[in-house]
Amino acid sequence: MPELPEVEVTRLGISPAVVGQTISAVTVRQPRLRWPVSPIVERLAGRRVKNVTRRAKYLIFDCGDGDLIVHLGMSGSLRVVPADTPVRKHDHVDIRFGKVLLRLHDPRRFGSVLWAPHGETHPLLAHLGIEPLSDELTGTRLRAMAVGHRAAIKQFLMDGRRIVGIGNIYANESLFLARISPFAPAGHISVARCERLALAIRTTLTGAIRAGGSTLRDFVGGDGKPGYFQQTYQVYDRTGAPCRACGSPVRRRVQGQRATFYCGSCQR
DNA sequence: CGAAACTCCTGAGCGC
DNA sequence: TGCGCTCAGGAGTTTC
Repeated sequence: MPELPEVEVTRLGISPAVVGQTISAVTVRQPRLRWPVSPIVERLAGRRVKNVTRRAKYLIFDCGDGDLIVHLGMSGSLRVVPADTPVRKHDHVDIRFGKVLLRLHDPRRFGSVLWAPHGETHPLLAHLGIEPLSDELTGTRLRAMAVGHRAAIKQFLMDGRRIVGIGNIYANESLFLARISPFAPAGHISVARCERLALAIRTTLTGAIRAGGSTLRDFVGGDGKPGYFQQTYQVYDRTGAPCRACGSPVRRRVQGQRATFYCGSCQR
């Protein structure tokens, strides 16, 4: 499930329970995730987590002499649970802090648990694009990045080498909010429309994070699934349903192996 | 260089 | 109830 808002809500949810705490044990039940779990991770006991930050969809735990880096992939979730919580299928990694532990659950195993020594940037994080919620994302910047690119704007938005954190759901939602066709060649979009798109991305992502804020306590405590949040989408997964703006049916098309949802009359 | 296809993995939902 | 098929929120790698 995790797109940037879910990752950010996870960060906010688990931070109070782990920041300032010392790792007492680590259990790796399944090291074969998207990338092999770094062997160092099993030897992290004794380190104190100084901070938890986020870069793109990576969660970064500052352990002093290095960073523990966690990506949730398509199906991953991180929760803080009592240390005696029974292990379920797909509970691959536990980072224990005394009486509680941070547990990674990931059925599809597209997530990853990595390590980067202090001062070094992990290769996977070395070529990431700009953060969509930073002030780097502006219409002019977007326009400058898109010039010369013939690829469809939706696929361009999902390319993490330009802008990070925009997954399939929010690419669809942002383009709807900006009233821009997902099929428009990225390089042909005017500055004015890029301005609208930059604003739409910011609005969509911050709105989703705010919606997730109400479920923060779901990340600490019980042994259920993280609540994430039930959002009402404008177009995502609404094939055939009436566009919330004009009433014409939402359409679905496959674009670059991913489903694209859009309103053919609102988005041009 | 850019763009598109391919790949990893499990589970849910659907038609029969 | 079971089987086979399709699809799913990511993103690095390969191929053209």
